[in-house]
Amino acid sequence: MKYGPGWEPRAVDWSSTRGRILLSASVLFAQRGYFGTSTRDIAEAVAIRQPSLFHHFQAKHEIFRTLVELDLGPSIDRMNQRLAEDSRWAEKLHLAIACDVREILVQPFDARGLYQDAVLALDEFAAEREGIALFHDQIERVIDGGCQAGEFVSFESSFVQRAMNGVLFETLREQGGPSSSVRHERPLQAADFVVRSLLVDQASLTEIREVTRARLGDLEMAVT
Amino acid sequence: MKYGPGWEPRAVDWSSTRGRILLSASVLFAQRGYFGTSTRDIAEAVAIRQPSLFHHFQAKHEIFRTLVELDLGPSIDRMNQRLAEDSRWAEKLHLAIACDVREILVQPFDARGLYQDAVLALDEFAAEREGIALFHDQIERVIDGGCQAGEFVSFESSFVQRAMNGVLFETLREQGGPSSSVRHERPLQAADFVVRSLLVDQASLTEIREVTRARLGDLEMAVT
DNA sequence: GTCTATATTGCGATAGAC
DNA sequence: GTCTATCGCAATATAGAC
Repeated sequence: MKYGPGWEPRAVDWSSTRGRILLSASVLFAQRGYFGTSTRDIAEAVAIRQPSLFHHFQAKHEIFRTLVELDLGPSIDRMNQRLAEDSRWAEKLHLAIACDVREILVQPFDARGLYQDAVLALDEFAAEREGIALFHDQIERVIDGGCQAGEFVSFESSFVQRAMNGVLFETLREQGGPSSSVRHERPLQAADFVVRSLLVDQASLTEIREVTRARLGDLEMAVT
Repeated sequence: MKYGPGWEPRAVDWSSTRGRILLSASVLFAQRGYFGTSTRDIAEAVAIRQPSLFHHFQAKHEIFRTLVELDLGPSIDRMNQRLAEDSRWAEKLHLAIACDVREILVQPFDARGLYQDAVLALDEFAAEREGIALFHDQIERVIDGGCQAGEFVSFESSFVQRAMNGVLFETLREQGGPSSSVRHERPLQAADFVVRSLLVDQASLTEIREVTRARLGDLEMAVT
């Protein structure tokens, strides 16, 4: 099963033709959507002819699929790490949100055009729909866990999963693509907004935020 | 200016051919998106031939535009009412969210395909982009007001506007169209989630919810 | 690995009969 | 108000030379 434990998308050389196709396509998908972007548009942005695209990707949808894998795969991986850790549920959730938002802000491609129901509904994206469902299940596990442990007030977990998804998604939509001015506070702001709404003991938020802040720094070191 | 004070979309007879075009198109836009839906698809769903559509709407984009007007216009109107009322900021916000969510759940057409950046970016939807911006300004005014009055903790208002939008939008995405099983708790849940995150004095949430519950009932009477 | 040329399909919209 | 017929165009993808 794709997007299962330990699965990782293969690394991309962003300066290669393949990498530049992915970058340009991601920007166009974000601006005009999957259906609004033609293979001619992508080819023009990469400064090659349209049929040359098909040497690097078997079809237009393979470009899109690759971008979803690059964005979703690491996100699922990170959440698995949070679930395996020995920490409070609120910490897990807070850190997971902050990590996801930061990843969105620093990754080289533009993920804003990737999570469109109308596109993902196509037959060829069945695996990606599964991956997204898996990610949502992970979130629900954290929310249910926190609820049963008495850390969170009792909202319906499927509702909270969606609400959190909305906050993540809108944070994604906000910024004008990865190259734009990065809002450094956004990861913590987004995490605060969701967790504050859930916490029974709101006073503990400051402490949880400091844990996240420290660990965000650590995780950054680990990558470099 | 369109979407200005007092503006209202003209009433629709949902059993007329024009109304059935709007209903069918809204469902298809929600399932496959604006670009993924052809005028032939819409015509087939209404059981007329494709060129007959153009007797009722000058172009495909006029169908889409009409749907956005029907959804957005009343929403802006309601928010103007909230802003004009003598009530606490938290009450305004709580009631506004609850009203919007309920409206989504009861209106006959499917609004899930309407707020796609890639579609609204088209030249022909400039007025609709303005209307959406106006709605967002209204929300920011409530958040800033509540912040300055000391009712809300100090989140950046542009961030909160987006977060709230995300919650609204995801609540919209959740339900399988207006005809599906309505979740009666959703309006209050969504309002609670956002307002709880903002409130300085969380204990007042129960009271605010009761005010909203009562007024939701009143407003329902007023419509019938 | 990139190119030119082209096959094939589906799109939005119009013309004009009934 | 709906129909049949059709125009003009842009889409994805393939074939085959270089």
